[in-house]
Amino acid sequence: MGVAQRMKNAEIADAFDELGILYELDGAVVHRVVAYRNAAKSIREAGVSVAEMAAQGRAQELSGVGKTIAEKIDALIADGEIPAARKLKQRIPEGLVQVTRVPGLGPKRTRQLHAELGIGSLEELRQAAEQGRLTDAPGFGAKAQEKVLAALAVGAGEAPTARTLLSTALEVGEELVAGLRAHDPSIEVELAGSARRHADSCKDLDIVVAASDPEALLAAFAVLDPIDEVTSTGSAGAKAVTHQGLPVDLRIVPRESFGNLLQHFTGSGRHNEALRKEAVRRGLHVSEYGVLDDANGETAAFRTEEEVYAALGMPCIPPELRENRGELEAARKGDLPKLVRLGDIRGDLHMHTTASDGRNTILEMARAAKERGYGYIAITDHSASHGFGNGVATEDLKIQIEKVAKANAKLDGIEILAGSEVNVLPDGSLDYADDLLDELDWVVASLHTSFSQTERELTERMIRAIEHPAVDAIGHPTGRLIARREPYPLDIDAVIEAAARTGTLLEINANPNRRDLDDSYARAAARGGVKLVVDSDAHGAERLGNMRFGLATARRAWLEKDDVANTRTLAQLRQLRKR
DNA sequence: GCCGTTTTCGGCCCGACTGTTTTCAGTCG
Repeated sequence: MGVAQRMKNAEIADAFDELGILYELDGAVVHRVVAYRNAAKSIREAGVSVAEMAAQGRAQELSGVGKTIAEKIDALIADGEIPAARKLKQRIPEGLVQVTRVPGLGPKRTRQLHAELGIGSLEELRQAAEQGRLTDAPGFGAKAQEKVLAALAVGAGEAPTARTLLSTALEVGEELVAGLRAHDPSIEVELAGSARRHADSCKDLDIVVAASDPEALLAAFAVLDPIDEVTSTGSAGAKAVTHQGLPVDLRIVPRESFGNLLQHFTGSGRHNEALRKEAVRRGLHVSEYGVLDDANGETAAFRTEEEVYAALGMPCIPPELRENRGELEAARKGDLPKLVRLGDIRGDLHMHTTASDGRNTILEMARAAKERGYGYIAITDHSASHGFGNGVATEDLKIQIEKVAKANAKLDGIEILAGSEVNVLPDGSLDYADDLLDELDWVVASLHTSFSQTERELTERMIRAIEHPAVDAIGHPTGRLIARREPYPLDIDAVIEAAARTGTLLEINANPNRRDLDDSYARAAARGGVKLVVDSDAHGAERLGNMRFGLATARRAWLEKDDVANTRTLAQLRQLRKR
């Protein structure tokens, strides 16, 4: 098993993003800069190891990577840096890269500040602004100086802005949409943006409305419960902030072009950019107002998204796929996946009860699952070594199995599997004996400790668990917590290969903080021949509903019903087990 | 620098907003 220490996609992507900015600061033509940025994005989102691709001479298969960038990837991996970047850094202070991240200061204005005032870092920018010297540079007035000071005061250029988890964003967004519908049932209103695409997290909420009386609508919007403050308002819409501090952008549009605006504000920016580029080649120009046809000079507006996409010669693309990851080509060819739906899910195979750190009993969980229409669940409390008395000790596992049997006897219409979420110990062994594991109907193996191991150690540890004959699935395989904790270092390609080879399922954990595997990895796993299982990991009956966030990730991963193990009947599922 | 059912060269998405401007460049999403 070859688990080499390889450069990660994110590290390679960062290097090209930086190189793009350096070229930009050096005054390169904008399209060259854009080319580096596109390549970085492509590298970052590749579901497989780009270092591995490069080693095989296949880097140019990535869109946006040609001969030159492929050579630079090779140099970066061999020497740890790109020669062109080293040369540029001799001319351009590295601190200038941070200056371009200050809102309002793009590359052109940053160059200006460097040339005119000798500013080469955020600190020098701060000093110049505080001393009132910024206005000495041409094109910089009092307002510009004020904005720079304000931006630096909130730490711009240093930390990325906070993002809101999809679960919170959807809860608020759906309440706002319902509130607007209640105000006037005749309007068309939809959530757009990253919330509609079911991304991991959202920077803000976009709401698109077609209404006959915009003023009345805006008045109703301003007094909806979640809204803390309306910060600006006009005939085209309003901007507001919720009590959680989540910005809301409300757009009002005539009904005739509702489809165009919804398409535009659903994004993603990348998807729209690619969509428009493709349209231009056919003499069509797409904007939020309509589709302009060079042939007759007329702009066609559409009431629905279906009509917008139809005008561009393709079927409507599900919002979850609109990330410019191949969906346009698939749509054109009629190859869009038939995405798995929440209603396809027949059971939930990872949840906790009061036997470990859950809040409800086996029966309570089972009844709640039955109400959701499931045919089966697995009770998977933590195993012996989970700690703090929050696990099922070895001597108690048989009692737990008996409890499941009793609950099964009391309940019709749903089958309860006796399972466990077994700890994978630092050496890759499991913390129940094999003969005990044999008595279980379902085994999820997860890592909960020793995340500081090296990539090699973690990968070998996980592969040992995957190869264990009793393990049905690997729980939350990368350990990430969205916006809070990076995934632990793992050779995901090696993990996928092992899972495919052994017939082990990989989980998409549906907890909205996790969504682990993420969409890129889950897509790579399915392509690698691995079946996924989408689990709520509920610690209380009301959390079974988290399944929707796992489905969101599954759909963003292009998964179809057959890719997801728990769309099967229990009998079919049992055939997927290793023994 | 990348890319191709009009192209291996000549293009490269679209519009709003802002501030500093006498008509627009730069930035943002």
